[in-house]
Amino acid sequence: MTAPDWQSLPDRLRARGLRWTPQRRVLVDVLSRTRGHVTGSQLLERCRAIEPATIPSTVYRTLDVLEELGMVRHGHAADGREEFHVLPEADHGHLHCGACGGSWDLSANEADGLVRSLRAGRGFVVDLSHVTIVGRCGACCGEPGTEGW
Amino acid sequence: MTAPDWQSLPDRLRARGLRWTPQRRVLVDVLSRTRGHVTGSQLLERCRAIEPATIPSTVYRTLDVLEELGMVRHGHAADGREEFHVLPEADHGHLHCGACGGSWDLSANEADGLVRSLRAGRGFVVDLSHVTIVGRCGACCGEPGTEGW
DNA sequence: ATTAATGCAAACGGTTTGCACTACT
DNA sequence: AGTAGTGCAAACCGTTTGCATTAAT
Repeated sequence: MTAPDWQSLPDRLRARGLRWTPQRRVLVDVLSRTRGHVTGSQLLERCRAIEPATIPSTVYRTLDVLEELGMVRHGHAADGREEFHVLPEADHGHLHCGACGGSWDLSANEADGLVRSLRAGRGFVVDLSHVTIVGRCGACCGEPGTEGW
Repeated sequence: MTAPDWQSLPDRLRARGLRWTPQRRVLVDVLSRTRGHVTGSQLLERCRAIEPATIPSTVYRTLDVLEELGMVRHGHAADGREEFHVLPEADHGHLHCGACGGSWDLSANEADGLVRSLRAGRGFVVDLSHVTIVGRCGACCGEPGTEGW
């Protein structure tokens, strides 16, 4: 798990008969400065900050390609939007506070017990990067106004 | 945790100044025969099976009301769609196999370790009904064709 | 010269909105 | 009569598609 090799990406694309384009450069530019997770539309936004002419379909199609190359992986955030993880950060899930909307990483370490017991008990292999645990963070647990849980 | 009290629902609505309508009857009809989780569009579909004239907005608006009354709770499925849980089934999360698309319940029991350690370590209170763990089920773990994980 | 990739526009699916109308209380 | 709820249609958001055009190889 070393840092993603963005430098060699153009060559790896060409090695597969794929192409290195200005549009892909912009997205890779954004991704290479991204830690952790982002949604597709956030990426689109950030690409547009650099190149306002960026088109959604191009971004999404390029993300597909990058996922095939193993540069990113996608999952689903708590609100259901596509969420891309820039690899290869340590495999982790997410905690999402339904009260304040905050989000935190869930380390493989913390999830280890669950991961093990599901594997042992059911043969189910957890893909931690797709895991989002929703609940209430410590700060929000005492808060009034959302008791209806 | 007894069975949801659908019988008294009309009265409970009226007690709040809300109303009991034929459209709501259809949805409640569907819900009362539903175990576990369904997506909004599945509910819409099932309502239309009974009453083809069912309108989406009515279903979604009624689901909001029912959630306020505590009859259902919503979360997000692995693919990001709204997922409604008919209460008060035992609080549980879901396992979703990314290979075969299968889905299984994750009991509070099985998640207990994680729930405890998050509470202890971070003060984070898990809302299990919002939890979907994605991965690969035992049957799919040996299967070829999706090694790229 | 090939053919991958783009831009555009339109469609998608699930959900939400505004508003005039209906019907429960 | 009052107002919650409905039906309709249109908008929404993020994402995906088809297709003619452009441009990397």
